[in-house]
Amino acid sequence: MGLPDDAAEARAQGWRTLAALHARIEDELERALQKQHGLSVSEYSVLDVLARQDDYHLRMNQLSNAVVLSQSATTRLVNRLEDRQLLQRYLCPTDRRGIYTEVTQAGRDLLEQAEPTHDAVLTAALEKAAELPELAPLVDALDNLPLKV
Amino acid sequence: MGLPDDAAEARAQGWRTLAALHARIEDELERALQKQHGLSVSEYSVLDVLARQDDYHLRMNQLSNAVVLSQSATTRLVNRLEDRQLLQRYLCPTDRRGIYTEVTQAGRDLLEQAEPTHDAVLTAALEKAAELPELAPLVDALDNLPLKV
DNA sequence: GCGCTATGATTGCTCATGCAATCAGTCAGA
DNA sequence: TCTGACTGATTGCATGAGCAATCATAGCGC
Repeated sequence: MGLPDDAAEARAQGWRTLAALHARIEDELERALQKQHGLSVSEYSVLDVLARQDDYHLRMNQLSNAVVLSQSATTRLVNRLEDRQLLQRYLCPTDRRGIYTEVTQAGRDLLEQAEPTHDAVLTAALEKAAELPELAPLVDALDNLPLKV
Repeated sequence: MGLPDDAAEARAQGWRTLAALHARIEDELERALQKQHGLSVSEYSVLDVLARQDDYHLRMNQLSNAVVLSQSATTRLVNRLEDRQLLQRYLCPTDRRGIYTEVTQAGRDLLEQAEPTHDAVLTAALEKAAELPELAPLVDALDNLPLKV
């Protein structure tokens, strides 16, 4: 139980742990993906999110929500990927304000190449984090997260 | 158990959950702290980390490690805070390559003002996240994280 | 059908970040 | 004491991000 302040401090500490773990993992992913596949973490996320859609496409709007970026950042991110022909844009036929983005075959190929790197780095980063006493509990919790069906 | 691929997918999903929760919380913290106290999340973190040191100071090096930023980013971050007189730099007396940063009274005051905002936004963000089925399990796990003594 | 408001995406601008190069100070070895 | 390798911090440069303004299309109310 404890005082209200304890609850606040507990939340703050949980957040610091979360933030620290996140930053460390993202840092390593960023370096590895950049170096080995020329992808940033955001770029990887976009390709990954799109590839996991049933029909490989999404609106800009949904995309920026999925990767938690601003609309403008999403526009430019999609620009970069489109320039590299990893995805395509096309107008939504029923609402011409909307624009769909769709991974291309090249995008899926690159993603397939990058996945092993992503997983390896993620695994290594989690193992390293598990050795730090302040991060270990969260790593554990992450391992035991119930899976989506 | 399952195949190795399942393990990889589980880790990836855990990471996506972590990243999504982190991004959402950080987003809200950033806006609120910026608007109400003129602080970015990084800036708040620096003040917070320093204030939680026994003697309120840390080397640049340790600081960049604590907030997970590059050295150069840390230099500039400290510059900004020093310009606002929220912290001070001073040479390490025993090794003049090293530079200590120390929160000033003004920094501690500002931090004290910002803390309630920080906690309120954090609490709200966690509650909101707990309503999303894909984030709820992690929020739960965070609540049950063992506390540092 | 005609405006008016709302929604979706893009652009201009500014700024924080990372990498690589650099500068300053330390320390070991000749 | 001097030299060279090393560590700690800062600067030059390029880039990705957010905010606010803008443009294009939809769709409602008259």
